[in-house]
Amino acid sequence: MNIGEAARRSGLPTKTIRFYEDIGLVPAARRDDNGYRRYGEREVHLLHFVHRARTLGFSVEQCRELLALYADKERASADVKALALARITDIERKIDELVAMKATLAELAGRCHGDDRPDCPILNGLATEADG
Amino acid sequence: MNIGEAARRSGLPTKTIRFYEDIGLVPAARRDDNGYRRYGEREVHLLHFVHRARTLGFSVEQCRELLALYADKERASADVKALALARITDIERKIDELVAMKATLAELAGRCHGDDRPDCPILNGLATEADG
DNA sequence: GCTTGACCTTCCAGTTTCCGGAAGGACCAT
DNA sequence: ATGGTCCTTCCGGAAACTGGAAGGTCAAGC
Repeated sequence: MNIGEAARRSGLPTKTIRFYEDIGLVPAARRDDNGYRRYGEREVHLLHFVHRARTLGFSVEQCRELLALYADKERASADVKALALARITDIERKIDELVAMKATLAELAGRCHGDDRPDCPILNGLATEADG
Repeated sequence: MNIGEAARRSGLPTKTIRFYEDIGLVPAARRDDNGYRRYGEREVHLLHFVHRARTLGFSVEQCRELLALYADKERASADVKALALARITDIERKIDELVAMKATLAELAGRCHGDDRPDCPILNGLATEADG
């Protein structure tokens, strides 16, 4: 199949597939006589794997590690689990940050009339309160 | 004061202050005879405002809007509130995404022995499960 | 046989928000 | 004069794509 079909099946845009090939995240596809990239089930499977890992917040470099582990038949699941747990920790930290941001914003918005008067606790809060 | 002191007081690195000046987010600082940027309380205040807004997740472009509203003595607080509420919605959406990512990852990790055997539900899950 | 349209190719540039570093001028203390 | 720290500008890169231009290919329809 061509890249368009591979894109549909893997969930990645064609642009992104070519990009991943460029940076060596996935191996370069074989080419047909006309120069078009040709994909089979194996390749689509790999692209899908990457798509899913990216969706779960693994960076491209982390995907590289995962693919290496995936390719290694003798790899220890402990390595993979460590990667996953580290990701979970990252995610938790981001969630905490967002929750704090939201709380501050909600507090400021709650003190704001939201009418057409110029007094605005949100702007005042942004202007004067301590960093968070 | 020079840019270093303004950086310390506003919480922004000097590089970032120059960058914000470059892109016109903050007005260009006046210069001393030696070419150094000179800052006063007003400028530091503005930089601090921007720092705080960025910390709360406003994009640079959104900061531009906030600064315009801040500068406008007759602005309606409703405009500011709308911006803040939109930001809160964005944040909530991001939190939801992260929570979903974390749940999937935790589920996969929970099924993984994490020992040195090659069978790894995380990799299997990445390879085969539906997009999320 | 020619057009149309959907594909595919490559390459270059832009996005966002800065950070690092080089080359060089300025200032302050000894 | 020397050293150290500040400041200046400009260039390049990071992350992970996305958009667009210029052009080749293929299948269908008239």
